[in-house]
Order: sequence, then C-alpha cells, then structure tokens
Amino acid sequence: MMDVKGSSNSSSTTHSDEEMTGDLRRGPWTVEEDFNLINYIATHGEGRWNSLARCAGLKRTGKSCRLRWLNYLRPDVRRGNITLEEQLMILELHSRWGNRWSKIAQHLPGRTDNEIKNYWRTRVQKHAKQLKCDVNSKQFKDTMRYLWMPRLIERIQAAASATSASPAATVSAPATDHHSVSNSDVGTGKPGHGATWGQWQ
DNA sequence: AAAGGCCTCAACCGCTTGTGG
DNA sequence: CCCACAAGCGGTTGAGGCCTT
Repeated sequence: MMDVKGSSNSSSTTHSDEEMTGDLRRGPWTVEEDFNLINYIATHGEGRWNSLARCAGLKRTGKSCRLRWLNYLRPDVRRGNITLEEQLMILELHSRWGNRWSKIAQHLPGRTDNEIKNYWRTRVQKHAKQLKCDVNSKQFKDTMRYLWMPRLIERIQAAASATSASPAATVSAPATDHHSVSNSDVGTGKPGHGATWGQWQ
C-alpha cells in the first residue's frame, strides 16, 4: 500500500531516480517479486542487498528488498494480533529505551521494528493526543506506568486463569474494567477500530 | 445504498552508523 | 585519518479497507 509516488513507471517521477538506477520499481510488491526474492535468499542467503537485488533480477533498490524481506517475507515474521503480553512488553521497553524500535523488536520474537513503531504511533500516540498530553511528558508516562500497565497485567492474569481453570468459573477478574475485556485484539486488525486503548481505561 | 471519515500498515525517504580500502 | 559505500534506523506518507452517518 503505499507510496506510489513514482510507481513502476517513470512518468511522474523525479528523473534523478531513473537516471542513476535504470527504471526501478516502487510501491507494492507483486507476488512474482516476492517469489523471486524468497527464492534468491533461500539459495544464496541474505546480505549485500544492492547486489542481491540485481542478481535476483529485481528492479528494486537493495533497501526495498531488505525491508520487504525483514518486515514481510521472512519465515519467522509474525503479523497482526499483538498480544497483551507483547503490548505490555512494548510499554515497558519503550519507557526504558524510547523510540528504539529495533531494539524493542529484538525482545519480541517475530515482530518487526516497523510493526512496533506502527503500533505505538497508531495507538499509544493517539491516546496521548486524546489526553492532550505529549507522549514524552511525565503525565503520560505515569498514566502508562501506574494505570495502563497494571491493567494490562490484570488482563493477562485474568486471561491466563480463564484458560487454565475451567472456563465456567467466570474468573474473579480483579479487572477494574467496566467495559469488559472483549476483543482480545487490541493489537491489530482493522476491525480494531474502537477496540483499542479504550479498553485500558 | 452511498458518502465521508477514520484507521491501519506497507513502503518510502533521509539521516546515521558501520565497515573496508 | 579520510572517503565511499552499504546497512540500519526512525519518521512519514498515503492507498485501501472498515465503520458510521
């Protein structure tokens, strides 16, 4: 989806791109391109992205190939449904390291820095905005630490006991929550819409 | 049923950092 | 030490899908 700015054809693009690199493709990857990239990496391995792009016959920059591979094609990449545990982890790690997305991602197996960054921007920052405070403000950090994180933990525990203990017993969820926990998908997906941070408050 | 608005996330860009000559 | 190139990182963009009116 994307930045189609100069999409595959030259026309509207700024010439400079074309000059140096021949006609490079941009925008969404096709199934065929994905296939080529996967195949090439399967036999030759990663690395040397610029030459990889050339050798694989892809009309893409090395950067583009690298990104596509790391964020989407890698076999171990997980997408969608950021779990409660992952959300908690993200909050914790972000409070420690700030916007060091790749560093944070290292602690969330299968998650990419891009995905975590998107998560943070679309949900956390949005919420800060609603509270009319800056994500970096003490107020926001405190809210996160003393309100949202404990609630996340409660929900994680509640979910755990709900699954382990028989389902019947409506968990003695300490949950402060009035609006039930409903969709466990704070994390993702379009259907997400309202089902985001509202749950935490 | 259609229109408009909002949300998500893939992919881009520019800058920084790392590495080799 | 300096320069050039490659890789990595964080910020930003915008197409497309979903929801609401």
